[in-house]
Amino acid sequence: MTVTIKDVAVRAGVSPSTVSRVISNHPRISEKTKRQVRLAMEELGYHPNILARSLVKKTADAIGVLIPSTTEEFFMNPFFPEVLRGISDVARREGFDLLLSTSDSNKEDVKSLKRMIHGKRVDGVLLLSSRMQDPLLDVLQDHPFPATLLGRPQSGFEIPWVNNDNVDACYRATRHLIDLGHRRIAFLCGDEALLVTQDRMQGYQNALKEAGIPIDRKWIYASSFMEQGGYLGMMRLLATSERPTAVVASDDVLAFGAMRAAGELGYQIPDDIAIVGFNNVKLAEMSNPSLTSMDVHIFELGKTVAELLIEQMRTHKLKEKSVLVPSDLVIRHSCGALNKITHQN
Amino acid sequence: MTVTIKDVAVRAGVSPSTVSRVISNHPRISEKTKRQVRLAMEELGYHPNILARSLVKKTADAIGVLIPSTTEEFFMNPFFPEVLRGISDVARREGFDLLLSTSDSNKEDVKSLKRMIHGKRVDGVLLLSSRMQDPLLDVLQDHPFPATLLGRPQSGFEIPWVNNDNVDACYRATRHLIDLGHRRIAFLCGDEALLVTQDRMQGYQNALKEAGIPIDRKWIYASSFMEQGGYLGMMRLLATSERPTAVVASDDVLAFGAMRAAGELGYQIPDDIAIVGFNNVKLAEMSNPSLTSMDVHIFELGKTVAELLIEQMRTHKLKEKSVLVPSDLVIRHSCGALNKITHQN
DNA sequence: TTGTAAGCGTTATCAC
DNA sequence: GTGATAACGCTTACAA
Repeated sequence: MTVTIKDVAVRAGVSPSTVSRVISNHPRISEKTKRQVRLAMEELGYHPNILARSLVKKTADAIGVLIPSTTEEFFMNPFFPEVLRGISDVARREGFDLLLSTSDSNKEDVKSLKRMIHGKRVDGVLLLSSRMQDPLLDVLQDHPFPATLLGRPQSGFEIPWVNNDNVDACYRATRHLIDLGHRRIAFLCGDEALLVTQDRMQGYQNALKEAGIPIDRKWIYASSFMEQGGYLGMMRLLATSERPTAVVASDDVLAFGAMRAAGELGYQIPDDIAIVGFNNVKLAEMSNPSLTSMDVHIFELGKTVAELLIEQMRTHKLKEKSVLVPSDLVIRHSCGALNKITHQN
Repeated sequence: MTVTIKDVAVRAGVSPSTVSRVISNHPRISEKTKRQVRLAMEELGYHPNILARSLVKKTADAIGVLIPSTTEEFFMNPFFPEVLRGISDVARREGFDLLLSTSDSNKEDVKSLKRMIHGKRVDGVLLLSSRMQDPLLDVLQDHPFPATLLGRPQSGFEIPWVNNDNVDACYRATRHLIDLGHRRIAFLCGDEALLVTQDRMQGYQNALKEAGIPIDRKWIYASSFMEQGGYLGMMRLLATSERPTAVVASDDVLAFGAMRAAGELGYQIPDDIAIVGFNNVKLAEMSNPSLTSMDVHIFELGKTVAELLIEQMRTHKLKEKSVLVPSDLVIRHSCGALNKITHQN
């Protein structure tokens, strides 16, 4: 049925090992046999069984991508396809397949990871988010295996990572609003257990402190990274007796939700309320008004995290060479900074 | 190093085959040995090598997802994450991993597919788009292998598929504009070699014909499924001496580009020009004005195409049970239909 | 330069 | 119920 290396060997009149050598471009092999074998492969329509090869070589030529257990939320955020594009770009270039693993719960998450690691189906794994007490990191601590984290590990965990300096980035985002004269600045964020949320909140608070603005917990609203979360958060913020004049959203999707809520209640952006988002997804530029957003360079994050993993897999050294991808604020119309100058975009 | 079934066997004082039986829940095995073996597995931290298992069982418990060769374009369209979410949902539920395969060119495409099929790394493949003279279908014709197509195969190819009735859907979208009184209706679409493009164009033309409106090639603009394509297309359409009063965009992303172009040139939507889009991506509801769009039920498309594949893999029958997913027009503000009644979002 | 044979970690077929 | 033993399709010493 399936044509194996033996069939090719018979047809070419050589031994299986010779065929194997031709496939792997072994140096000491005569041109003549090479031709014969290649011809036989062609005629028989031979294709190597990667499974069998992997079994003996102990490499799978694939890397596992662990989607966070909040799969739905993650898939629906424009962040996902963009980071995946970066990952798949280098994976393809370097000859690796991508094994996607989604999960429903945190427990399933751990199972997935264990299966990937021990099942020998991948040579390394990419973790696409990190939270406090992340059980995935515990697993990797127990069973050393090439892995790279998109985000920041909790202190105490040794794993190469790629991240933005989220504290500083959110400091700058908040600072932008302060510089524009705002003092009542709210903060919309996702799951507080996520380190990215904690870091950005820290940056937000740092900026307030520096400006001598007291931090008011009433003005911090945490939900999930979904448009709905931003919408509800904004509704609540606008209902407070002393409503904020500006909002830092730790994700563009939250910002869009917030804009929708503000719009429905008749508030003008940026005149009544200014908004700055995070990630600078494609849509930020197209929304109305266009959204000022911190560009974290998603595509590059994806590329870099994949590159780091592959390097780690190849050298087999846990080179502690983690990468901080720079971020920069893209100023558009949602904060009013541009209005004073010109009306573009 | 890695703990194998043999190690477990030694530890539990049984033979490897017994361990294997415990793993696969063989019926005739004593409770006592089961416990012993399970204990040994636990103590040793054993995890089965899936590769080895797959090699002998000839199933990989994974399905391959072939991203079209226009990878970048595909990734950037909100269609992608949503269809992938549907696919991964059922894959996870049914216990399959997802092997993603991207490619740069059509030739690489074919290579990828062949590698997937012959490499025995997946039990079936999902093709996420279909074009005229699709070489991928040729490959599948030559080497029968479980596969399902998202879209419509060219006639003559036997492959289960999941699709919308795109001719009818686009007929209805166009008809909506005609019913609103429009006669000068343009059509923005992606790559004309894609069958989805051809079908939707056919529907557009059918509606015009039925209404006695001549078809004018000047008003059909084909580019790629990117915002930029819609933008440029709209620019061109608006520059024609007799500009259209309405546009059918065969993809929401094109519609967004078109809206941006119209906005920049000072045209009001829907007053100066009405726009109807396709796919009803999340963003359609949030854009300004909100976009009237044909909901093709992306998530369900993904679910269904995966379910069909899995069924095919299990029964090993190429049951010619393809599925047509219904589509329905979601009327919002970009065509002016709602304005006559009320102003909701 | 090429062939022989052992082995990768499983499962399946036969025995007992 | 459980244990040998032979595959699965490939790579890789070691020989020749």
